[in-house]
Amino acid sequence: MATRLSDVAARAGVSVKTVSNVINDYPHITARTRAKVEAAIAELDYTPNVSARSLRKGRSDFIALAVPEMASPYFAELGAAISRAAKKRGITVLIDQTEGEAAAEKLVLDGMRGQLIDGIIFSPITTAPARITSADTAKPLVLLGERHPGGTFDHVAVDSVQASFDATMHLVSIGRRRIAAIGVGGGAGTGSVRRKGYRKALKAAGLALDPALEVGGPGYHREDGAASMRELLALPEPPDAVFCFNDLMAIGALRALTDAGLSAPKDVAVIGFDDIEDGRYHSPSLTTISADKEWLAENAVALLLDRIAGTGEADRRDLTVPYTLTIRESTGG
Amino acid sequence: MATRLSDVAARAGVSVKTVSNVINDYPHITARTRAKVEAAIAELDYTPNVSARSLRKGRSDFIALAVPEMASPYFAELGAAISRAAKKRGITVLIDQTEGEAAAEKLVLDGMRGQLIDGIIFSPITTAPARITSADTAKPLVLLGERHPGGTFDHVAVDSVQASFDATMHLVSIGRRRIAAIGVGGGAGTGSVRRKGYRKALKAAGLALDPALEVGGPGYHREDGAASMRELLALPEPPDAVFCFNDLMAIGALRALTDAGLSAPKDVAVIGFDDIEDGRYHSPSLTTISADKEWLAENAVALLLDRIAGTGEADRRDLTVPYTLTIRESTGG
DNA sequence: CTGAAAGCGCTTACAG
DNA sequence: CTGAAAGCGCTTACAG
Repeated sequence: MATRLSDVAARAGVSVKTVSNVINDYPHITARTRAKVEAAIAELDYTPNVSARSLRKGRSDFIALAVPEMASPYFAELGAAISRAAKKRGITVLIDQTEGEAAAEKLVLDGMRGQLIDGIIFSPITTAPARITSADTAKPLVLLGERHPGGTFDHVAVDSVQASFDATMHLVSIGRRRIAAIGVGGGAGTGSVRRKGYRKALKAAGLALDPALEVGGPGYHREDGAASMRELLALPEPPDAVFCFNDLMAIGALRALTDAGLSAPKDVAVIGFDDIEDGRYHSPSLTTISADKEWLAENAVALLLDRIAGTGEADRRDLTVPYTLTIRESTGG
Repeated sequence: MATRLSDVAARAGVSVKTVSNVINDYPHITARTRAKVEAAIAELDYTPNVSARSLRKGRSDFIALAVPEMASPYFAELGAAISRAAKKRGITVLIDQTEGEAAAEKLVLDGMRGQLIDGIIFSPITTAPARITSADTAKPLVLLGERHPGGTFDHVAVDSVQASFDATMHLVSIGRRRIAAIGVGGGAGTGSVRRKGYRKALKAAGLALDPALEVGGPGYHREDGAASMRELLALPEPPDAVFCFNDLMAIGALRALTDAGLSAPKDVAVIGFDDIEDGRYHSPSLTTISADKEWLAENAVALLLDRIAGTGEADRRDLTVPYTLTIRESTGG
């Protein structure tokens, strides 16, 4: 515990500079010296003090991931993927739950954690991405989620309009004509972007828009999906298909359907968005838009580290996450 | 960013000591001085450098939570609760995914993270809790999960034997006579402890033990539960009820049942353990053992902080998490 | 290649 | 109450 660099140096019979060189993998060290130092490190069970290193270097090799809630399956899976991607590069991820609170998101932007972290991967809910400018933060930042024109930050996101178009067209392709959307009032622009793709598809299919079929939001949880589905079923003319803007709401919608004595896809076909693990196990299993979370994690981390190292391109970068439409039982796959 | 304590002091016209006193809420500061300092802090948008503070004080107000995988719903929900509990006390939680790897768990015990963290809440999978001794770690540590006699650390856990007894007796109480257990080979002792409660209940109910009905492990995921259920259904004499040692396996088991054209609770009643959010939304909804995660989180954090502050009791403490049996559709509730 | 020394930004005895 | 100074454990010019 109290082992210091100088202890290692004394033990190995070299200067602290040499030990530091070995630890940081600098050149110009003979194999013999290196071996001697490494032996001393092992004998003393030495680990560098990251506070001291970070204070001196101005770099900690910590990055933060700020998400609305880590218990939400999508964010939990994403967090796990980002942690793994960072670990491969020697970086530790600190997960910050904003709980969608504006104050907590503001803290993130202010470069929270007292300058400990080197940069932030941020999935905003309350703060509109378009309103985030570089003036708000002192640290490199990569935004996740819907892309907004005019933003000033690097961005990694699915093409939500296109994906929503595809999801809706899938419902059209299986013969549905009265297609609802759940989650249109969702936070941080998700609802409006996905609705755009939904409406585009209806138009392309020659179907009329019906405001009564656009429901839900701002909540994006299971109970919100269930409530929205109940609302739709109470309509004089209920839908024969529903596009839920995330899987969590779709799972709630499936449950509401069951509770009403109906089933998917027979009475109402249901499609979600995110491809969370649990969707595969529900009965019926959930058709969904499956964005590549590993790809997203790898690229978000790489982009942020480029910025931190100062090796990123000068321009803002926008990366588009690949996705596929995964057809399962809830739409009759 | 480059604002330092001394800048604030200069701005406020006081010494750095006084600014430090204000920030750390020390006594003997006039309201006037405090106001002056706080104004300077606000004007300069100053945030203390945690690396410097941590280096000097030997305390960072960071704790680590080491879990097998943060994407697993139980650990995600637990992590969220622990983060919240810690935040209330001004503590930041760093989540570490060990992925059940012995090497990663070893790192945790070695007091990973270069002395940044003040203590660890550890949910081991690979390392047998009984084998963890204080000699292995330099930091205060609180263990989660099954309690083992002879351990040397503070512990917070459900009484798994009793809870498993209750779960099994519930199946008996609804008239089931051929009751299987899934997950008996589970890691870190969970499987054997829960099997103990299961067997005790069968005995109390006057039912014979059948080794063919004790399956599963070491995997505790949805697919493992599904595979175990298929195995049980292939038996010459399949069970009429199954106690799954966690909800994730129970969800897989439900799915396997559906795939076989059977249903719960009619053909096979199913009960889980953990009460993860998703279990409420499956069809049928899942009967389960519901441990109080908020209670667990609050107490684990409080216990750890007591140790860190040196105010904990001298003896090792064992806290038992309250739980309830939550009856839902999968056992005919 | 190595050594001696400064300094990152705090906190904390120590004097006043 | 305040000020001047040391020191936490590193890294990094600077001389050799």
